[in-house]
Amino acid sequence: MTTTPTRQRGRGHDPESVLHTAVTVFNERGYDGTSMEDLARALGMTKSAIYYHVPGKEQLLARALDRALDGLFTMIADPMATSGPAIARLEWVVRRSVSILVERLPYVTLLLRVRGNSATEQQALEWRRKFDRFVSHLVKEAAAEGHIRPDVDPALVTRLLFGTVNSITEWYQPSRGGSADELAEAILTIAFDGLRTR
Amino acid sequence: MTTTPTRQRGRGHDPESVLHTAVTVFNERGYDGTSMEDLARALGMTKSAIYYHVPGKEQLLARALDRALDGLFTMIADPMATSGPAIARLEWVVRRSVSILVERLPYVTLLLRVRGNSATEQQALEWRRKFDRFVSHLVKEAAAEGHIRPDVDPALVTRLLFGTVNSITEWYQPSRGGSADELAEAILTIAFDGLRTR
DNA sequence: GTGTTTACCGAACATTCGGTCAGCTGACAA
DNA sequence: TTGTCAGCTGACCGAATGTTCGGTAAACAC
Repeated sequence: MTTTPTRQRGRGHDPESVLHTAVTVFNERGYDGTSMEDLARALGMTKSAIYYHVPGKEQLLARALDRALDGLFTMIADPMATSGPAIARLEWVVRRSVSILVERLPYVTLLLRVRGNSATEQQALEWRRKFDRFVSHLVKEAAAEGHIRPDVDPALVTRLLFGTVNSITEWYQPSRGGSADELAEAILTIAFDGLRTR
Repeated sequence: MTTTPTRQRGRGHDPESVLHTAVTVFNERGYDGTSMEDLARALGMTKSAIYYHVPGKEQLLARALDRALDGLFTMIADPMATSGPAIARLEWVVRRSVSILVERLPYVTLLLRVRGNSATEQQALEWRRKFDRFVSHLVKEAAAEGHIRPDVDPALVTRLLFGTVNSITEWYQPSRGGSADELAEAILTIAFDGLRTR
């Protein structure tokens, strides 16, 4: 029996830490705007050393996108998203979406910026469309059940609602600003009850 | 006197049409993800022909960003944005922002995706921050004047409100979907009065 | 001590990048 | 008919790209 092979005594670089740093840099400069040299510099190692830990640039992207999509699809498989009044399910999905977005911020940020330039990106876009369809259906149900104002197209509501949620990635920093729960609360308050004092 | 030199009898390529196509492709593949070869293919000309009409790739970006920023800053110089009750000014700015976003969709889309990878991009980001500060101030005034609910931080309101507006670039297509006015109306309805039936 | 594995480096790879340049072409003016 | 010139082509440049490879120092196994 060998000693537990979980963690070697190397310099502290492993596939996980490479991915973490890579995603950070991808979000700063954009995936296409990031060279393997940029990554190497950020990691404090040479370009070639990256390939010891990870198969290549596109695999880094694929793994990152998987992490974001996994969070979202695990969520919408939850009974809280699939049973009960649509308006309650919608509220829950928004709340959880904000949580996931905050917990996995860099991964979800990357996902939301994908343009479809490679097979990897196109697959991610396909999953995103699947998620959008789920939410869109939810909003339509809530409208049909009479819990959402009937004078705005449900498809438009979906886009604006999740446009708002997703815009969090544009500015949120875990250090400052409120918790995910506070954020979700603010979004639900504004979206459902409105900004205006009355 | 020569004949009006406005339009030559060439193949119909001029700096304007090159810019227009370039911005379209930039938005499809991302600026960094677009090569001059890609542009040439989309334009139906060779790479080198592009350089007859336009100084280079970064200039194309700079001109596009200028077009977006020009629209936004012309707007916030308008008296409608600078005098009267803050809540009315805010409503007007949102309405006009949606209009500009729709009218100059590809240019604004490009602006919203800039990450700061070059001096050109950094300048654009600096202008964007200036615009954000203007809007942020407006929201704070509206809150101080008691027209916006006091239980959500004005800075957060600004980000979410314009996150919603900006998210239009993610899905809007001039062909289908409503007009800019209808869009603005929907956003203001949701943001100020809320989605919930009551 | 000997052999093996881990984690890395430096050089080189083919390819693609944005950009340049001499020269061609066809429409038009004189 | 000749000259001009806008508009373009194709060959090419040096630099940068993602990736591979031969080698190697240190840590570990026995």
